[in-house]
Amino acid sequence: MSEYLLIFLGDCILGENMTGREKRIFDAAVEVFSKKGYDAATTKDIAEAAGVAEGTIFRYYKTKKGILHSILIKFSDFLFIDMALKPIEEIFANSKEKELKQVLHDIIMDRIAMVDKVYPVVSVLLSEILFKEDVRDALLQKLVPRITHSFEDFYNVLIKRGLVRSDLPASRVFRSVFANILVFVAQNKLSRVKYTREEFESDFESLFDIILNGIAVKE
Amino acid sequence: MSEYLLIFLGDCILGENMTGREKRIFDAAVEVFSKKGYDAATTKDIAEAAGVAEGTIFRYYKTKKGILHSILIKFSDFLFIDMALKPIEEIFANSKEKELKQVLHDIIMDRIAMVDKVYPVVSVLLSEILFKEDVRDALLQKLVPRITHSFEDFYNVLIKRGLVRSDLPASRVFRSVFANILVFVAQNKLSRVKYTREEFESDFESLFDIILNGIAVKE
Amino acid sequence: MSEYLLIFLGDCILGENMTGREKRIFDAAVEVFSKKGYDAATTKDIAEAAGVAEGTIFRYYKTKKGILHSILIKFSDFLFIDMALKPIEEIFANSKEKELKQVLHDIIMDRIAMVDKVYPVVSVLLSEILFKEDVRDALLQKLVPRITHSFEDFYNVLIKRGLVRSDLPASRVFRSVFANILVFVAQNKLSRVKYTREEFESDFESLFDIILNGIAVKE
Amino acid sequence: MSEYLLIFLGDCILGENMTGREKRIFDAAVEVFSKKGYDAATTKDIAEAAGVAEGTIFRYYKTKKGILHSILIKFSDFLFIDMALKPIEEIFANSKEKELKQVLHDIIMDRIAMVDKVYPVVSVLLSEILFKEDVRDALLQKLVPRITHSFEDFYNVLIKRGLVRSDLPASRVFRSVFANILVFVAQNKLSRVKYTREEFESDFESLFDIILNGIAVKE
DNA sequence: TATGAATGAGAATTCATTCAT
DNA sequence: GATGAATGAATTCTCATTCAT
Repeated sequence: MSEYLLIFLGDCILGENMTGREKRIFDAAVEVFSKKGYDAATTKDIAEAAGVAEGTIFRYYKTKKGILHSILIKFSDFLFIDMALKPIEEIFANSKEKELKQVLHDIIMDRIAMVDKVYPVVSVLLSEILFKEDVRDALLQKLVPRITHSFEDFYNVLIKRGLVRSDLPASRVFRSVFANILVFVAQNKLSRVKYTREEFESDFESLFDIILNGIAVKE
Repeated sequence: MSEYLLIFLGDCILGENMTGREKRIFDAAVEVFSKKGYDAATTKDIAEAAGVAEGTIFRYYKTKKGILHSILIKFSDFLFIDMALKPIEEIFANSKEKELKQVLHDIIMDRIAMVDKVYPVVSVLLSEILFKEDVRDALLQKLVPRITHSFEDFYNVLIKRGLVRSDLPASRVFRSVFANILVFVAQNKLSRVKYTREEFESDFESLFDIILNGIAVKE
Repeated sequence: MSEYLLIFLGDCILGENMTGREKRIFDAAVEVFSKKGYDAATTKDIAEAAGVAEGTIFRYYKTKKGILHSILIKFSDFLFIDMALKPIEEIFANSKEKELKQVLHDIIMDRIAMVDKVYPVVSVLLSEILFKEDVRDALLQKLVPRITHSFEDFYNVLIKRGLVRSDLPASRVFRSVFANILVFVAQNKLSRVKYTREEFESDFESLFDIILNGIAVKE
Repeated sequence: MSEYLLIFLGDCILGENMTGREKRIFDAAVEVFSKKGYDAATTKDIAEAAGVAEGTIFRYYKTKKGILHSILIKFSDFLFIDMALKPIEEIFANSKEKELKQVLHDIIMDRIAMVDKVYPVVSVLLSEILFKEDVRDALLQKLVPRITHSFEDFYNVLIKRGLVRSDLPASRVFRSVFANILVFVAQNKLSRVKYTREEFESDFESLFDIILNGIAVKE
């Protein structure tokens, strides 16, 4: 995990209400969980990454599972506020005269960058969603509707501005856009092949194009 | 995991070359891994699910990791042959006079049904890809190019038939289609809300529509 | 273990009262125990070496320990009769006109050859003696006095013939001769360096010399 | 293993660089290995003998085999320094005017006492040498040449002082002396018959006599 | 009788959690 | 508060032994 991410997570997610040690443990846990997965990560790993004694962890978190819960809760709040609300506000603020394509480009570039940074937690979240029913319920039933709902607000604005189709349910559009971004990011993360700037932009172009225009021949 | 899936896996994936007990262990491993994830699953869990003694597992698989490898190998073969090759052959065989929309509908319905059944293994595969570099390399570098390549052949046929745009790289189209199906299936699997037949069909319609036509307003 | 040894053990130790399968298991156990030691040897190893099924072993021997006991019992009889009694009889028969040095040479050469062949069982026996009190008691208290006693008879003959000192207790001479042979053989067995014929003979010469004349300067 | 031995091992072999618990585990391992042999000894046995939890063992030693290696390494150093080097130094320091016999007597008495105490490790070492090629190679190829070489230095001094024969290769003399001591000690350890002080001294006398003068009649 | 699949008790090892310092 | 040694329950894996075929 990059230095930058640690700082970023530290500032944006944990922010105000953590002491130095607690923050270091939290950040270390995010790092180790994202590298090894929750089960394979040991509290010793976390302690070493945090530069504290193993026992110290349990002063701040009752159990190992507690660390995970703390991460997931903090992150789901962050995901909602920073990933869904703020961009919409930005759209309202900045997109008055811009083309839809440009707006989407700016936003998605920004989101991609953010999602990329946030990948460590996303990976943990994903694997927990895959196997742990309680986490799945807690997150999916809470998070998805809220984000979807926010997206709907945003999408309705786009409709009103005549930039996107009004005959599609926003929730389904959200799913498709989300899917495209998810797999795009995953490919970037997981593949060993690294893009040049040009390839990256070209790939983005195709992504936007497909999302906006679909793959069918236009009459 | 549904009864049906077990039978399905038994018939389609493992089929001929497994004795009763080996099959039971394999199926139980698929079930337990898919419920708990590889790390959280214990060989005791698997033995209990298979109705055999714990030691019996190790007559058939050298190590716990060996069970996973066996599943992944068997599954990746199956994924390639049954999920990628066969549908393309069917397309060539059956789609001569059909509309593209109908063809996609048939295929995706079929694929969705299959992916749905195959979810237990996909979940394990996914979580392994998230955290284990060796599995990631083994599968991504082997599987993705082969499936992508097969899709390209198929996509080129569609281009020749004038049904899809020829100005998009097939690999990027594949990613987008794959992403849409993936998240669509994931939603069906992970969400507790169950669709009626009509809602399901309507959702499909939107999916096709978005894939084919995009979300932008058509001039 | 050499082919020869197997035949040798087969003919001399097991001989009459074993069926083909029992003999094969016994011989295989000797081989495997001598290679790995009793504890590290598995019944599967033995079964494979014997070319029988694992279960078959337990038709002939109640337990794994039973195989060891059988080997030790059979071997201790053999050791007593073939290693201690027969050579002494030969000495009486053949050494009438020979020099002591020649007699010792012949005997020790022969004994060395035999001990060498018999090493597989000796190694097992040794390690059992080291750690298992019951085996230790059974063997040492039974075997050592009998062999020592036989040696005493032999040694007294040598004394009467005026070839060896009469002022040394035979039991202590036996211990010293036995010690020299034991370590000599062990070195041959365990060291990776292999002698040429000349080196071997020269080494023997020194051994005889030391046993007979000691290391002190003679006045 | 006697209390005395534990203390002795603690002070002389392990001595300075072990914490209380590590020492207890090490000593317990020596005790248990020497009683049962490496393979038959369980980590549970060792933990119980040491009065610690089983898991604690693995804080100090990575694996069970690691305990053995640690013992063997510490012991082989000890064997080299305390059993080979120090006696030679003592000879140089104290034997100026003494008879060879007296010198040997003093030293061997002292060495015997030490070897006797050290028997627990020797037994483990012996059984490992019997069956484990890696241990055999590590020890025989490393230890034997070093000790032999030291003995040669010592023996050459004896030759210069005109006390022993100069026509015998030191390595063969060493083997013979070593053999006599080894079996002498083994007999003391393994036999249930215990000597009185007089019998012990008398036995020593014979041992010295045989080593020095051999068993042949002197002309 | 011979087999070898199945067993399950027990082995080494790991690791979250506790607690004396 | 912070530490890290100690714990012991839990885990993976082994293997002597049994038993249906």
